Amino acid sequence: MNDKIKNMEDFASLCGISRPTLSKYFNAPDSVRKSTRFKIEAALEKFDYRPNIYAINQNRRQTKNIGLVVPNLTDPFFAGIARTIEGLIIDAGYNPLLLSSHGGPQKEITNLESLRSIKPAGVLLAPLGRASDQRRVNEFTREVPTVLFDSNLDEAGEAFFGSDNNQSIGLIVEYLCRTGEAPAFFEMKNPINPNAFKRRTAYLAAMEKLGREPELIQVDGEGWNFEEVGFLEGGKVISEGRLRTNTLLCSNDRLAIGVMSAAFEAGFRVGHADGCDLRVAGHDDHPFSRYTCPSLTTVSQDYAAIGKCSVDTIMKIIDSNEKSAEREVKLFEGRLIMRGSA
Amino acid sequence: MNDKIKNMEDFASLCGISRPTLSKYFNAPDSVRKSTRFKIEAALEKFDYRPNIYAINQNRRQTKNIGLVVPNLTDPFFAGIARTIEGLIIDAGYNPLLLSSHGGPQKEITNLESLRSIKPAGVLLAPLGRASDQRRVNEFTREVPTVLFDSNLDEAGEAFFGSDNNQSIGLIVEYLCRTGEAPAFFEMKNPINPNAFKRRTAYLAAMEKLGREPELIQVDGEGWNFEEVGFLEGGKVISEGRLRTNTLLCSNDRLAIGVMSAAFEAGFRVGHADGCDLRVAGHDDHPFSRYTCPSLTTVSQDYAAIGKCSVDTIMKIIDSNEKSAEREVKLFEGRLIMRGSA
DNA sequence: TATAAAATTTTACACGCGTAAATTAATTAT
DNA sequence: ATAATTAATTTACGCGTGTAAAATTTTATA
Repeated sequence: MNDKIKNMEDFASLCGISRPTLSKYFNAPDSVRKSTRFKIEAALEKFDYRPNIYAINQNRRQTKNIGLVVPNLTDPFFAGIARTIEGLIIDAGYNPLLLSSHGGPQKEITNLESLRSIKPAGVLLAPLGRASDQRRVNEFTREVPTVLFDSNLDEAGEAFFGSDNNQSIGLIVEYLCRTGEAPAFFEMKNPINPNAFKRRTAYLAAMEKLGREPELIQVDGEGWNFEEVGFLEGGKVISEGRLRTNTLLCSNDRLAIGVMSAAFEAGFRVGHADGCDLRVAGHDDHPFSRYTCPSLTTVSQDYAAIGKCSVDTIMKIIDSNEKSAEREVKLFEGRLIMRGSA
Repeated sequence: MNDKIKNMEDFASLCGISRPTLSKYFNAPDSVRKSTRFKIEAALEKFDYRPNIYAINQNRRQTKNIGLVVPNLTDPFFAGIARTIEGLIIDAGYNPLLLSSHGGPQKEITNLESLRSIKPAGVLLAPLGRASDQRRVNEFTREVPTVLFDSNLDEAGEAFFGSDNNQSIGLIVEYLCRTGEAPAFFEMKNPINPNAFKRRTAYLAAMEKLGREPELIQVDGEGWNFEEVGFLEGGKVISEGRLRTNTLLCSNDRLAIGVMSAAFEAGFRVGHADGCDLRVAGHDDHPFSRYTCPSLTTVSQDYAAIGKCSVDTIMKIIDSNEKSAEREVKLFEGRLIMRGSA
């Protein structure tokens, strides 16, 4: 009792069985005879032993690790997705390793590098998108089974699951046109966030389909401080009287939050009610969008489905132990969230 | 060139040196002769080899891993701290492992368990606080060098660094009293977030010091959806006319955001300007607080300092390889952020 | 230049586990 | 009850590295 258990050997003799049997137990408790299982579990109650994870992983053909890389964890949207997916990975009996690229392609590559040394069974990657170092990401996905989500990257990984920006942007453009003036599209000139370009294109297509004249408001600004960009540049647009419509569709909710803040400070009343000066809509249904003043009309992404699909797929690939013949791509529909701002 | 390098042995012969020398190089490039270092680095350019991390960690006396556990990563406040600290850990030459307790004590313990099997050199823990399973957290800190931050836990860990809630709450209470009606304190009856009780106490003390009658507004609500709690319960307080003052100090910014949203929908004008009905202030300076309508007056925590101090301390403990004689506690002052809401 | 001292490299062993093959025990069929 | 079959366990070996101690090389000193 008082001599310390240093390894599986020690613990095996305490159990009265051989070490390999114990090893089997830890990898699959049901694979040993019931009687020996009881012996082991009785000993586990009495003594404090846990297998050395490094020795385990050194010898296993495959680790039980799944990498999970998101573009930016300080963005509550990605924090939410990450949390959902983490849970699914654990449920599947694997060990999630969460990494944030902090908005930078260099960090994204660093993350993949450190994942590689961890020899994960698979990786779920939400890439930065346009900003990504495509060549090196591609290189990685050729060596490690990877499923992309949120943002697609040309032919990288075994599969991609994300939102149907055409559908979702179409949805909200149609809604805005139907209930008031046609929206101008507010975005960053050089957007760093993943789906920005797709949404721009989707906006143009949706407007054309409805026979409306599209108007892009493309503002300066760098980085991931979208609220700040929306606030500063949106403020300029408003104060300089550059608005030719009373309706603004922002490329994402965080920009919209900034724009609304600027509008408020400029004395504009945002909303669709009587006496309002400006309608503002966003995209993503960020966790805080419900609580802006007024609450933000937006489109929610079905990231429960995106997450589940991504995890299921990486598990299938891991189990089958072979690259799938063709790259699966599935887009999920967004849902219109009508609230006070538009 | 075409035969694969399977281990350090293989790579050593390619370099023309012995394996242990190579091992020395990887652990400290400067500890080998310059000429052999060049040999190694030339070979590294030519061939693709990286040491097996599991074999490394199995044999090292100590890993280079540092655990970093925060209460809830979907809260942008903690996401921000985590990011800062992650950077500091990397700068110190260690490998951060970020885990979120998702607001639950069970998950917090699970996180510590899985950290233990990773044998980290040290752990930085922002505990859930009152909700934590104190006994088991204590047990963990006795086995693994741990520094607590953000929220203190009775005698757990080698040190604690956090905010001086007395000072920060005192600051904003004084400000609010000086510029208008004395604030009531809006909080959850059974708050789950770490510093809630300290802030309540600090509010009472500050009011007493100023000779004002304190008023606690303690609302129902569970979990971490603070905005929702603020919105729903704040809405009730407002609509039922339970407000006896026009100034509300919320226990944290996220509650304040919810309250402001409710006030807006009830037709109240929030702010300190003429014609406003309600002043609302928060605490923490959440990333989004600048962009509420109106922008939120609050107190910012000096988490750059808290993070740096925490990392420095855990490094000192790791280097000295001994438990410090006495538990260090340091509180950092908050800074008043005056904005539009109060 | 010879020699002592220091720095570097090599030898030899250990770390704690997975796993294929061989053995033994349990189960089923005859 | 015994043989055939199957399931469980054990034997034997390997995984890729760290590290103390021994051997060697380099540098410093005389």
